[in-house]
Amino acid sequence: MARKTGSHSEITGPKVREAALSLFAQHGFAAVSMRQIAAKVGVQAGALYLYTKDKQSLLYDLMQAHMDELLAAWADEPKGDSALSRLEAFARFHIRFHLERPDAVFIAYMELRNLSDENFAAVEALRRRYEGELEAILRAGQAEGAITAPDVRLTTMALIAMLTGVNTWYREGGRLSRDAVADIYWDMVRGAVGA
Amino acid sequence: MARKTGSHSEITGPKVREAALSLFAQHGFAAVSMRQIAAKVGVQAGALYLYTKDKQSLLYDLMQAHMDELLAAWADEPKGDSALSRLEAFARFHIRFHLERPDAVFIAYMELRNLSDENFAAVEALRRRYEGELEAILRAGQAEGAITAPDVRLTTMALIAMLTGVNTWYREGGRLSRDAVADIYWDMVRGAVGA
DNA sequence: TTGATAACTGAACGCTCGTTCAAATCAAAC
DNA sequence: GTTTGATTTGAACGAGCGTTCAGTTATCAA
Repeated sequence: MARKTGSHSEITGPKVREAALSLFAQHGFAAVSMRQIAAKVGVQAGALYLYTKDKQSLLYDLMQAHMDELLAAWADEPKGDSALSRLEAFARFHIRFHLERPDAVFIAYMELRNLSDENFAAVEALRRRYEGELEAILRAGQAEGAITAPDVRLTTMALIAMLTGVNTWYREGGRLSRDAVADIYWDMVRGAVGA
Repeated sequence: MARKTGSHSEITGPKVREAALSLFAQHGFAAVSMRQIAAKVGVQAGALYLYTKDKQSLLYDLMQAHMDELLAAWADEPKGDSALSRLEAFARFHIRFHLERPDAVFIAYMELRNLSDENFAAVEALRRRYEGELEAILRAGQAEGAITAPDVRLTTMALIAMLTGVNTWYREGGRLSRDAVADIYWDMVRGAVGA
């Protein structure tokens, strides 16, 4: 008689994704083999195909899951009423969220090239939705006269680049706490938009 | 009788590097094969080894050459006397230099993981030298009371991330000219450091 | 204990990789 | 036309790739 749904597979499946995330972030999608992922999980390569259609799907699923989680978490984030308080909420949220999952962030930005055209389009659309959130805040701020942004689109991309850059240098246990880091970034964002 | 030094090789050599740069930027180091690079040049893979020791050296040489050029160009850039005018010179220089060579910039930031430890250390040192240039400007600005940067190191990395992000969205022939782009970025940089 | 199914193994398949190198071709000088 | 060195070809080598699947093992309920 069949076992109940999910038994061993509910352990191995997440392990496959964790191993893939870690190895893709460390070495890059194309440089990591399915055999290496399997070895990290403790199975043979053939077993991976019980949990992912193929290597490309594995990457795509990781990237899509990250973007979905980012958008959902932002949607749930308490925001203020004014554009400026929403901008502050965005900056602090972005820093916190990105520092909490460095591997997923890294993959989300570095591995776009390794996605097939169809998968790339899907992930790109999610990225644009997230960028759109900040862009809407900036437009509202402009309308409220609270900020200055000669080109809102450019400002959006520049701020996201600056905020996302936190992952390239931040080390846990370094000189600055996460809150101090968020404070400084917020000050810079506020200054950058003339608020 | 032997041909004089440098004849056909002075054509093929640069072509190998150009093809490698373009393909590495487009697809990533690990995803591009020596056969593909050779095909783009119009030779067979075996011919590449007349111009590069191996695949790893090809990447390293491209990245090192880019960093050397960046540092040399910055050293030659006219700067002002005050920290603020040097900061403006840096911001405008960074935008211009990075927009002029998108493939090299892309590789310089994206392919660090694919460098061997020794090569990584060498390129990382060059990156730190460039970051050090901005950091020195910010420290001088702080000392002159011209800017505010609670943590100069963080501010350095944040500004470089913001400026380098220009390559992720800028399209030649888009809505904004390069000068307009540089203007906006400079305004944001100035605002970010409270000047 | 038995039988059924889930989960995994291990090897095969066709393919491609980076690199090497003997042979071939090209081109300049005489 | 010949000689010589530069440059390239083309195939081989050993290794590894992603993926498949028949067979095996583990697990569970009856």
